[in-house]
Amino acid sequence: MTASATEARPLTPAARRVLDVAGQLFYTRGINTVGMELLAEEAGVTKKTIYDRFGSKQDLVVAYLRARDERWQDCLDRHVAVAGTPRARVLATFDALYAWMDGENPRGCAMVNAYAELSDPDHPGREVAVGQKLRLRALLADLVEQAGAAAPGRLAEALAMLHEGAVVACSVLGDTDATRTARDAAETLMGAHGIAAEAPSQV
Amino acid sequence: MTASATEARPLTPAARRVLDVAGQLFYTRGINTVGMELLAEEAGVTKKTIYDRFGSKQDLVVAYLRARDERWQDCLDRHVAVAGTPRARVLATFDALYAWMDGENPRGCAMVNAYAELSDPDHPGREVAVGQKLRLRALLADLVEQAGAAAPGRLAEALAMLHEGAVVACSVLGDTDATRTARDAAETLMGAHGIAAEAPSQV
DNA sequence: AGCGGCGTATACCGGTTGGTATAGTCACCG
DNA sequence: CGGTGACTATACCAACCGGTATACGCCGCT
Repeated sequence: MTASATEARPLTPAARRVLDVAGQLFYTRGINTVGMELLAEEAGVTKKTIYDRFGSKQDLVVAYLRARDERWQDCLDRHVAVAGTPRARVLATFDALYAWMDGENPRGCAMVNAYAELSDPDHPGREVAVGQKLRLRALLADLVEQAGAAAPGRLAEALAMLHEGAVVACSVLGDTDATRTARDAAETLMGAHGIAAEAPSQV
Repeated sequence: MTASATEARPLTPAARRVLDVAGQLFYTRGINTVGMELLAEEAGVTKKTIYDRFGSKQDLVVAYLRARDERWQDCLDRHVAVAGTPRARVLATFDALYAWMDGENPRGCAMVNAYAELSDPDHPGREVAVGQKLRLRALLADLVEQAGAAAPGRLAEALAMLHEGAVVACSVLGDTDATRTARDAAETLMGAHGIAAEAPSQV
């Protein structure tokens, strides 16, 4: 038995190293172009160890995506938590994105990239990617509903698109203002949906 | 000499077949996972022929991206041309996207995917991708400026992000309404920038 | 004292990668 | 008639791929 996918046991030191290296190499060079041999070498570990801990490359890829997703989620939660009103929380998701892009995300969304690289529709890594997208949408829909939006689903979807677009603009085009632009647009969209800046007592 | 990158001579029948097959396989299965052997077999052609016509895999990838970019541009031009006002033309770009997604783009933006797969920063395919993104932004900026937007650059950038986000939503999440949602959001954004539906005589 | 989990080292497997070499066929064209 | 461009067929190359096998060392736990 080679460590089932869904358990979260503490990870051995060598496994940690492998996962860290995978997090860097898979992201920066692409999943398909990074071989297990290189991974092992870079982590100071033998291939045997990798296969003992993770089972297969496919499973390691899933672990990599899960770990990255978790880090992004932490970043998101941290920024959303400090904001007060639902409206401010929505805008905080763009601040989280800004922080995320500035350092951890120079090569675009890892989930979208993985989706592109893993052409097999049955690859378990795919549902990690769609899970992340759905979670953001659910969060946004929840927030704008709290803020009193008329059609929370549609607005949340549009806001999520701004997120996605900002990532592409920032990584592919190097537009460092992208998240700012997206945030401004989000403010505009919310305003048009009846979510105003201040003075909520405007019945 | 193996056919320089920028010339556009008619393409031999075999080369056409290769480029068509590459257009399908590279997009649906990913660039790195499709080998020249498979490509040759599928096109009913020898590897020798491919290398005689295209020089290298890298060059073939560039040709593939160029051809796809051109097809999208045609789709875009077609939809924009029939629209009247600048505002309608902006919205027409989303109609173009809808038509494009419905049939030619089930696996997301080929340019973004290629950007993810080609990790080498010097790969010539990359500038094809950024070129496409810049061209859309230039078009949008031009249109919203004609429509009298206050800050054409920022608005165009936000609209482009909606494009990008719609593609991801549609391909990864299977949201068939994505382009519609993006179009509606675009209308809202333009409205907030002083580009109204009708009655332009509103000095 | 002993055992099992963790790790190293090395070698190997069949298959595939991008790319090249050699030899030959066919059709068109001056 | 001869030449040339387009193409096929086959074989080959070194390098790398994911994955497995064998054998051994270390350390903490009971």
